[in-house]
Amino acid sequence: MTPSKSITIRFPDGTERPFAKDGLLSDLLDQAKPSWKETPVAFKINGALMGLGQRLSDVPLAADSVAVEPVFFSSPEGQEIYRHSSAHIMAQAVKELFPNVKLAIGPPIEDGFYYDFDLGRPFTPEDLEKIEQRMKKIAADHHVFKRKVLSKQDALRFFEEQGETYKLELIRELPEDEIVTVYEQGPFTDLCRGPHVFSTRHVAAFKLLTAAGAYWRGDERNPMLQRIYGTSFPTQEALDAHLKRLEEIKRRDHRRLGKDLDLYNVMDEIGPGLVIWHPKGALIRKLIEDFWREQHLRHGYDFVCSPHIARLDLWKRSGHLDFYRENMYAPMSIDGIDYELKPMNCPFHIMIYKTHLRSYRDLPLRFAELGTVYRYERSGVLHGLLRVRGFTQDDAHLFCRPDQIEQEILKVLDLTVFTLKTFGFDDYEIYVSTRPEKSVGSTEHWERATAALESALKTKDMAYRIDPGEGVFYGPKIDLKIKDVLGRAWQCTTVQVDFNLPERFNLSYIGEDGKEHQPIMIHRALMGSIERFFGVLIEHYAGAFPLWLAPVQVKVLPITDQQHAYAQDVAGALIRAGFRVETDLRNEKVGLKIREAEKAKTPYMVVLGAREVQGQKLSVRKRNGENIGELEIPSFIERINNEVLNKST
RNA sequence: GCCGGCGUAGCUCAGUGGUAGAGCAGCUGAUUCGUAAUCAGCAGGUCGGUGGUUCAAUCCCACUCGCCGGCUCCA
Repeated sequence: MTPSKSITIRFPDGTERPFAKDGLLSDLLDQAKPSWKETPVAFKINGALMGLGQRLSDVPLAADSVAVEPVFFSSPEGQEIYRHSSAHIMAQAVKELFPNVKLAIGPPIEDGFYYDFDLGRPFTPEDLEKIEQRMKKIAADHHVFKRKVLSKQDALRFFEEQGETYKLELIRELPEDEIVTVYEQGPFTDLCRGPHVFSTRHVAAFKLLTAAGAYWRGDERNPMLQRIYGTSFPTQEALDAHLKRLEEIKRRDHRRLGKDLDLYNVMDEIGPGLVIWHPKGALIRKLIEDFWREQHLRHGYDFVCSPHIARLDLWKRSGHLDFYRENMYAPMSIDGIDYELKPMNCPFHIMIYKTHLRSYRDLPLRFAELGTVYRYERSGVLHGLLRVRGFTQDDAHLFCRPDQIEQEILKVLDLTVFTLKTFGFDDYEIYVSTRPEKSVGSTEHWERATAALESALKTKDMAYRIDPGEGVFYGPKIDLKIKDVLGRAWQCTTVQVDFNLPERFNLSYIGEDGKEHQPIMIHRALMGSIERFFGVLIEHYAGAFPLWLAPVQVKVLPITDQQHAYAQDVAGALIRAGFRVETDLRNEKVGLKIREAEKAKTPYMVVLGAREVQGQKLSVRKRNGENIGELEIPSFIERINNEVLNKST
């Protein structure tokens, strides 16, 4: 090998070796194999992601050495490549089984992949079975993913011949001089930027999960395609573990737990998206609300209350009628005047602000309300407690001077973090949503408001992403999406800076200079809505609420009716100490009583038999099966008192 | 709203063109029992709703309501 044709490659661990400049990256597998625990799905060459089927010389090689980094499935990039290749295998299988199908797009997603097809009819479960079988065959056939570079014209011609109209649409949108890459695996070729794993055989374990309709390019004016979701892993064990996790998610579904634990219900007879809270759910809600009220009193908020309906004119003035109408219910006429059910609380709080002449010394004013609002949600989007039509926001509107905005946002962020932490959430994603198409106000106002939000997040060192065009019609917002124990994200907290409603309602305060100035409003909800927050909370705890939130904290279980009197004494002592206690006096075996207390996820069970009566003690068992042993009543009370005060999770 | 699936007892689910079953829960009785199910008996449903086909519909068809999985949209 002459020096001009060879180059030194450097691996991240510092080892170096010569390699042919035009060598296939797949050859690296053999050369370095012993030091890798798993097979790389791709390589990074001087930082550029490359498939194993590519040559080293596909990237410009200026120096006489080059950095080569293996990309494994265990990395996010590796998973994307792996799932993307899986999607191609599925597309090949579908194309072979249904030759008339047209291909749309097939990207990797978190935990898997999908591919959209235009088949003219939906896929049946039997279809999915057949497709999966065919995929197994394709994987076993060991087709190498071959990358090919085409001119735009050649690519258009190729997919024209294939009748792939969706691919043509994608290619046509590329710039004229752009090169187009396709990947070929055996008889199947797909438009694709790549990279891919080396061969179909690398995709070892996969499963097709569901088929569902999806609009072409996500636009409901476009035709509906048929989407198949699937997932894949390098080993059957990893796939099985993932499927098990899906089962776990199902087990923790708040709709199932809500029923099992008798917390709430949504019934036909009442209407979709309208929640009734059963006694146990309502009790937890009360505890959440008590905590919320206490914190807001401590943090300088004033509580206000407002009605559920208001004159149409109010909503006209606020802009809701122009910009929010599709989420509002039809007006009702009362004594010849139109009224609207409220979708938001802000106009009411604004009207409270306007009842006095305000001084700069009064600001900031913080009006808080657990305000129940009603929004029309399209029938297909309703989902348990997480998406409903009537819900209660833990809402507040802060009226402040321009020089107070940032300070107020910082305080809101602090209170948010504290609140979420109290409920066991310490992992969230933060987004700043900017001006949407349908919105009110000047560009300047929007820019100032957005800058204030970003600046506060930077001060707090909270990492965030921009969500373009996702703001509310009157202002930009910070959204916190809570990540639950399973890593799923739910949008709850929202903080919105608003220059526009104060203007529309002509709000003012008298400044130091004796002149009128316009206050700025901050709309904020920390938990978002009690319904959604509760839904997330149920799943987060899998229904096993911490002691301070558990609807029944202690269950007293006498073994025979010989202990009933003592059981009632014990229960009385616990109730007097402020605990929520139930006593199970049924003529049943203690095993059954324990089983039912376990199923209800009661934190503490107190078993009372002859021994306990004799020693005037309690046998304490936790719901995780842990046996605390015998305690005196006062020491048990002390123990659970501390647990409640600490709000231990 | 759109695409598909589903709707049988309070809950979880079987089932059939000839007007329905199981387990759990409920009720009654027996059992007095030590850390996740004691036994027996009883009762419980116009098979989501409306219309159609048929001698006959819970089953087939149409419409409708709701739920589930996605799409789109949001706290």
